[in-house]
Amino acid sequence: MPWNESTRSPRPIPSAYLPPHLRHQPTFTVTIPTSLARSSSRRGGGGGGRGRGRGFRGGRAPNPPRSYGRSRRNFSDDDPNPYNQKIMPEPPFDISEKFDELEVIDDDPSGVNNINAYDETPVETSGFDVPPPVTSFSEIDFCSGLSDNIKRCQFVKPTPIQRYAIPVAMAGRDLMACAQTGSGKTAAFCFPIITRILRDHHQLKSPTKKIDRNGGGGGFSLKTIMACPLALILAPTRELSCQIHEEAKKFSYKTGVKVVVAYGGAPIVQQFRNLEKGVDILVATPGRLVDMIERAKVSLKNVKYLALDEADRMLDMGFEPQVRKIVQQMEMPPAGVRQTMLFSATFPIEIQRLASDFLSNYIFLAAGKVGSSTDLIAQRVEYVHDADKKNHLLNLLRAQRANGKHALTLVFVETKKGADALQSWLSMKGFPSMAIHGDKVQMERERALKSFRSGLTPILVATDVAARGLDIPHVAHVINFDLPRDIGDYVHRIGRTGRAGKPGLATAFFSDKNAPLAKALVELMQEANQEIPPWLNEYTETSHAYGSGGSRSSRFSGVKFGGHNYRRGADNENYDYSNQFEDGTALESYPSQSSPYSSHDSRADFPTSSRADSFHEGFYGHMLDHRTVVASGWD
DNA sequence: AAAAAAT
Repeated sequence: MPWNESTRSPRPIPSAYLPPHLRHQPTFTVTIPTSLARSSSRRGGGGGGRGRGRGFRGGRAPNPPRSYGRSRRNFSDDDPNPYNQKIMPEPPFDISEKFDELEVIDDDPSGVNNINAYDETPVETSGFDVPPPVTSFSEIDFCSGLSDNIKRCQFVKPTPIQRYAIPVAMAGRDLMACAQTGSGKTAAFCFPIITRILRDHHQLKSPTKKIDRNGGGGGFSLKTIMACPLALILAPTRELSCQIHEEAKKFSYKTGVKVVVAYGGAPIVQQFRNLEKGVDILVATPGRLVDMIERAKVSLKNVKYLALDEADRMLDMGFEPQVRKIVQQMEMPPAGVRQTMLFSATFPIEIQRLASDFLSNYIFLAAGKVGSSTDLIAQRVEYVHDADKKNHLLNLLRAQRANGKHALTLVFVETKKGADALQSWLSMKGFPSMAIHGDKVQMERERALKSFRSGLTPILVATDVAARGLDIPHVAHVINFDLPRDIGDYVHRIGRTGRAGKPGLATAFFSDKNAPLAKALVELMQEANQEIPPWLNEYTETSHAYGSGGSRSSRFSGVKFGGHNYRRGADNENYDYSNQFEDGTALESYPSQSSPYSSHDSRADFPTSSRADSFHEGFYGHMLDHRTVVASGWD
């Protein structure tokens, strides 16, 4: 084997695991060397951005080729820092990735240097027999391939949500997890899924199965290739599903676990082809998935692991019927048989109740204050009349530019039309920008995102399509040109900055019509120890607590994010209160080891805030808990 | 009252 094994312990190859594309071949119980599996499959992959991707690698001293006699760059063991140098792993299986080209230079992709920013984050747990958290990745029995990938991705230390959620998920337990934006939720559900697929399903035959549509009686029949993934990850936007797919591929690199993505707005035929090559983990948006299931190209009957990212969005009014259909009416094994994991930064109480339909004996985790922002994000609110917003924005951008900042700035507006209008106006005024919203065709959406990420057009004007989940490195400033009506949307929007332990800035333009949001905004900012402009307080008297004129929560107005599992305040028999404080809360705090802000950080001059003095005082849920019982009232 | 998600 050309692989350099000399400097590390032998790499155990998952013994009987067959990569999906080899599973239907007549083989004995053979150990397939991963390298062999790789080289045969790579040939089939589509072209994608390989050529251009290589351009990013130019400056790097070439290693002696040690991989399979090919010139193509692969990870090698002596490469200390592959991701850091923007060398994408050669995707081991299908290579169709437009997003490969999108990678930009990031000197600290996983926030290694600032990861201690999370040390003080308290984590609340509830449920039966909660598996104890870990303090390092090495305590977890990942398969070696995944462990290597974690190192390659430079994850040195688990974030609080990862410390708790990974052991829970590894134990096979259902999970509802709340954690602040940018704190590593994707890895928290991907690592256990990949590990358990390798560990528990390596005997499994083929995920692509020939279905006898004539009833299996033998003889000639029409056969359809149907993909039967072991794991399903659902996300609310196409771009987010792409991003999760990219992440999951990095994590499953060379493990033989195949990850495929399916979303609308792109040719379905290509996605079918990807599925036919075999799929263990399917990442999808709901609409396209339902379409594929109805065309009998995908079956969920083998799904053992289900993850909903941005789970509260997936269960809100717009999405809930579709998601319910997928989870409850389409061959998906029932709760208790499959493992279900829900993740979000915000989790309104009523959505928690809906979600519990999908869960069985689940564990609730809350890292930090549920529904709050991280205090790594400095929040500013400025009073601006609607008519003045454009000029105000222009002044702000000019000041930023004069300051020598080339920081990426994400501008949120209310409407799709508004996004286009503002974008063209900004471009006219000399600020290169692009717009992204749901009326653009997928190509345009992706082009806008790519151009923004690369810094080519450092201003992106967006609707809420970009509010959730997207991990765009170096977004230094989020501007709420129009504030959303729902405070949760605000939390997700500003969460596009201040990610992975890095600081960020969020500016909101507050006008009279935002009065209903004032109270919720003030409370949120107080939680995050932000300075509240005095004039804003005057709006809170007329505005509703946790205000959102929001449709989905109107029946429950007065109750927003559950800092705790809603079960606590509810009539929940079989509930285990042992090992918890008398108020039902199990807490753990982490002493700070060092300041997350280094003096040489280019953004250290951004306004920052101090942390909550006391978890008990600061925890959003403590206040909510009482109201939960009173106000939600179970209809 | 708006946005997202299938064609």
